[in-house]
Amino acid sequence: MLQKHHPVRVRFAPSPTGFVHVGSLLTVLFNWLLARQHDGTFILRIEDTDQHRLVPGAVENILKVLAWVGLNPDEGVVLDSQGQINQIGADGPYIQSQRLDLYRQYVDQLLESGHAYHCFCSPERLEKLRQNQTERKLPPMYDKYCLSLSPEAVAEKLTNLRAGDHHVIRLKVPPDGSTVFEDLIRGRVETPHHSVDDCVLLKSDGFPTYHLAVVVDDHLMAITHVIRGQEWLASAPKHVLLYQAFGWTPPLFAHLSHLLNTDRSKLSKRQGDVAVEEYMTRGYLPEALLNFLAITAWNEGEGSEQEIYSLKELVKKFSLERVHKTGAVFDLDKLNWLNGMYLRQMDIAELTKRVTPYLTRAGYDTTDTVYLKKIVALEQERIKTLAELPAMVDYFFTDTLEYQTELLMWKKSDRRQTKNNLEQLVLYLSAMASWDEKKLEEGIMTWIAEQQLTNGEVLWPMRVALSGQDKSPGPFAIAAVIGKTRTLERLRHAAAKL
RNA sequence: GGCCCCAUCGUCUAACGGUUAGGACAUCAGGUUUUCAACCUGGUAACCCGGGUUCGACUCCCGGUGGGGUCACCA
Repeated sequence: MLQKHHPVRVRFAPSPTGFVHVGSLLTVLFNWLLARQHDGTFILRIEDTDQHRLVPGAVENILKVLAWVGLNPDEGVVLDSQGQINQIGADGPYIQSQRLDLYRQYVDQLLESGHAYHCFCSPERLEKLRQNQTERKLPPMYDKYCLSLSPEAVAEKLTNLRAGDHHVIRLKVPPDGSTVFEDLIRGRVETPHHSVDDCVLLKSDGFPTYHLAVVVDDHLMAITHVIRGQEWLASAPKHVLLYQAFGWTPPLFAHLSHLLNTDRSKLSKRQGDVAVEEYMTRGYLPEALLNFLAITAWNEGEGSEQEIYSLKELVKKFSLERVHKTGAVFDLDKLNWLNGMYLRQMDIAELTKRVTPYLTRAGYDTTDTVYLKKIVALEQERIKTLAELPAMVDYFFTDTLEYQTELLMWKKSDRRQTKNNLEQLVLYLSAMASWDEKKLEEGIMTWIAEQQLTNGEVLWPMRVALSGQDKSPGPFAIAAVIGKTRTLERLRHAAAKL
């Protein structure tokens, strides 16, 4: 209906108050998907109307996170080629603190049309009112005291207004009836007016509240779909009322359920990582994170059992109607599994590129990319995140391996026999002409058979001698990567320990 | 407390009146194997409760219970 006549325009409108919550990332994803699948526009708008909560650098951080996941805005606040914050688009500015005059103008319109009114109540009176209501088990709401002020009284108070006086503009909610809107995810939502507060639209400091700013901006920016968290569901009627008061057509709404902690409360910092930045540093792949968020909040339906989706596929298959109404527990186990799947499917060159910063940070020399690729190939199937790799590959970068001598002995192997086997193995390998994994395996396996030994009593000590670890890739692979000289050195060193 | 939203294995979910209630993660057992990982095979495990409607309800309706959200000059 709406989208047939208007190009789809969606937005992500965060407050610059710190990190980016994974729930916000879910919101970004669904907005972005809708824009892409309708060839629409994804806008980033900054909602900084609360001057007390601003965090320096938060906008840059948001943009950085969006760039990391590859869901960059088409319009609004963007990063330019120099990495500087910039604004593009015809409906700017896209930062609310730069639109103050605009809000003022629309509030006046509301005042004139009788949909809003002046309020001079002090915080003390409001506080007392709330206390009283709470004690009587009533919902804490404004009692419309200032609505009954005569026009003369209002005019008088306005002219005598002094700095520091309390003066706000409130929404005049009709006393009777109810407001209805159709949510794309939840269906029809009806709210009786007696439970809708005459909320503040314009604050004493001249800044708008969220409710005013979001409606004015979404309308002026021609937003067609408002996809946001469920925390806004309860105030959506206020927004619809405002659209009606202005005589505007409301956008389509879709309220997303929250991601949950294991105890089913709203996902919080206490119980795990909620910042997207955390997942970045902990070595999750953005494609895995997005895939994970998509399948926990949405399902393709029609009997599909697919779980791995590329962004491209999601663009094709996503639909708001199939977004779940129920809040979903953030299942870290499943994210780990998915991340592992992506890691294992990735080609070695790409994986090496992605993991290099983690190795560099851990202090390893990463200049030899050919060597790096070989190491990465060996560990690819046993890492769950990029960040765990550095701790697993130490033996590729040092020649002084620290391990307990006992570790060299396989099960109930005899110490002397193990020593002897290693010494014989050194002799055998010294004579080997070519040195690659396949040749090593063939050669050593036949040698073991010829010596009438078992695989375990040779391969276990060999692997430990090469890696110094109780778990690692196989001995042939390690030997191939570290080369003949170092292999023989390590085997001799191990034999000498015994 | 008012209002709104929600309800299938431990977790994420499929089902759209008739199925042995399917899949995935996790878990358990086995296989493969020098270890770990990966991989393969198999198992345990769910329709919140009570009324209706219907020949027949996980599916539709009502009530209850439970969970979540919201009720600021925060967003």
